[in-house]
Amino acid sequence: MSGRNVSIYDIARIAGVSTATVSNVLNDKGRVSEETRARVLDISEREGYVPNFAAKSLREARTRMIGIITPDVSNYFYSSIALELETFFTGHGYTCCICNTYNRDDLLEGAIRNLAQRQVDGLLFVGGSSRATRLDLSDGVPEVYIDHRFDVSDPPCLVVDNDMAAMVRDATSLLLERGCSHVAILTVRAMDLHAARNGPHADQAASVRGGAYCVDDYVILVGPHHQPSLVESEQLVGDHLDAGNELDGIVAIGDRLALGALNALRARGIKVGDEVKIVSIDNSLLARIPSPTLTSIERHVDQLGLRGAEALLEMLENGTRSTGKIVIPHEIMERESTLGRQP
Amino acid sequence: MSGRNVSIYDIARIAGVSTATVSNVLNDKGRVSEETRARVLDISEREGYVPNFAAKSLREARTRMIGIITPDVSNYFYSSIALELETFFTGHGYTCCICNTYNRDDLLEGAIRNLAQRQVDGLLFVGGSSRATRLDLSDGVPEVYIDHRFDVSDPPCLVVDNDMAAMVRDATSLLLERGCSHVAILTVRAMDLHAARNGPHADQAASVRGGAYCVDDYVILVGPHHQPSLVESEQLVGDHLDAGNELDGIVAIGDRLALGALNALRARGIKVGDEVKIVSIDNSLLARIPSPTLTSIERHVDQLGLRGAEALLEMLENGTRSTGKIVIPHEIMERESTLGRQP
DNA sequence: TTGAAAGCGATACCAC
DNA sequence: GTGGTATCGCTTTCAA
Repeated sequence: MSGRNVSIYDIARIAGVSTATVSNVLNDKGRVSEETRARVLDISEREGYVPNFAAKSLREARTRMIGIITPDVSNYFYSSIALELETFFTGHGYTCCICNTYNRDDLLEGAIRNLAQRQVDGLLFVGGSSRATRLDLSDGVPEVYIDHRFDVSDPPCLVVDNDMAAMVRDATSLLLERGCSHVAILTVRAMDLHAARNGPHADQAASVRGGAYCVDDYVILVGPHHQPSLVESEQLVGDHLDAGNELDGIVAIGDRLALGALNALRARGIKVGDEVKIVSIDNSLLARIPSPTLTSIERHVDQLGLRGAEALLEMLENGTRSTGKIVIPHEIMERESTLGRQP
Repeated sequence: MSGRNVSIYDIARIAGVSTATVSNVLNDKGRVSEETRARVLDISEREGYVPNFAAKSLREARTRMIGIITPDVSNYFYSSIALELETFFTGHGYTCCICNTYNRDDLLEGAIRNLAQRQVDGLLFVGGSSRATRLDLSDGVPEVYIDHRFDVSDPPCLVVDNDMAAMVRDATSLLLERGCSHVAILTVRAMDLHAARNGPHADQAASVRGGAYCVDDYVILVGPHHQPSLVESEQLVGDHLDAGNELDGIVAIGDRLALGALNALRARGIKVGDEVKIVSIDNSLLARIPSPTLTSIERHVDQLGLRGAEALLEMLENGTRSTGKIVIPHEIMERESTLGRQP
């Protein structure tokens, strides 16, 4: 077909009608006689007519595009959410643009600016973090934040997330129940600190020594503030152990981090599940692969995606901009890393 | 800022110049006096002017958008390539739209149609498969296929891939060297069959029995033709074993498949690395996690992405449409699953 | 039921 | 250097 270049105008000329009529036929609008309707449909089919979205968008002042902004699509957790989002929005006539920020503020802002210029109808943030002062950047565009950290507790926008503090608390509780007394919390995302600090010992002052934040018995290991990597995590935990710190329980905020910890422990001949227990967060595919398998907290990725998508769609359809927090429940999946090795 | 709604026309009015001049300033074109240039720049900054891409696209007949079509972004292999692609194209002023097909032909065609309507400048296929007859769908739009299977050996388009037949051959050879004599090839993607058949025994007729294709000593297990899942693969291999077939080596086309096989073997008390050896393809993060760790073939995701992106960009810039095949070299990373367990 | 024409926002040609 | 204006493809009001 000669798909390109044939416009509504060509169809109109060939069919001997006006562009208005063609437009009406193509959009099932207005009253058109069955006869002309059939003729127009037939001709546009034959000519391989392809509607031009740029023109439509320009005219309608909306693009039916959604921007998805994430630190790194190759992160399994984020891409699972992205898949949910894309599937949902495609089903509703929207197309999704994707941008990776590598957790860099400049790339984040660039992405927002770019998508704003492209007049996306809505913005979806998946993972990553923002200072609240950044929020006015995407002025006017409806947006939803999924698994995104802010430096304030009540950002003026719509947030969909699990209750991070509760997850850390539940993970810690499980470790205590299983007999641990020296628990480290492992994260590479600076703003998870807020959540961790609001965890079991929020009321106690935190003292800092080196890269490790000490909250009572709990130690928070904080890595470089970007993509959680297995290697980085292994290093972090290895250093902590080699420094002679006591440690019998780890809460890892992310399965990748947990795997790094696992490697560090195994490399030092420490029996994971017995001498040191691990609870991870994410419950991705990764948690079921190592030996011992990892106890991990299921965050219900499908719900994170779906609820976020629904919320955004509602804003788009009603022209509203809601704020608030949608909390997705979590669930501990206990496996060998807290139960000890199966016989 | 009042970013939305302020157009080049408003800027022109406020600055007391014509839209032509504003356009020239904003695009560094034509001759404009330093004075007006500064004034225009200043005003558009102050007014929070945001260029409208829809209008620009309509006028310029190109969108600077690229469509990425993949079976499933949540697949680590695909999303790693997607990340490369997005990073590259963002660096060149393009924005990427992403569509998932779930390996369904209807969704694939829908995605192509949709992206064509959106007038994307180029199309990138990552993974999945097509019948050659489908190719004329995206008429005129430059496209590049990465890790994509066709039902013909020389499709009239540009393909970037590893040499699948060689990878299967090398994997098989390694297994033979390590003493295996009953090798199964494990795939869920129907069209990998073509590649596998062109592997070590291409010259021998294949006989079919059940879901297992027998090529000499080699057995090809073929699953449902969609997203390779761990569970599916476990089932497939389990059934094969339970049927009493001899088996001491597995070539899995994808790390997920290998992990499924690993589970099936472990569940039956078979020592992987000793009694049965496994070579996998992908060398993703997943290969380094289980115990035994998996010998896997590195496909160089970064190269697959980069070479594909470069090829497409070249087509876009030169207005050409090349065809042919870019082969990315592969590399075996040997680990415990073929060496036996480390002491 | 149909058509003429305005206009969305930006670019670019051609005068001045 | 700068400005007037046609144009990209489509939607939509208003008349006929």
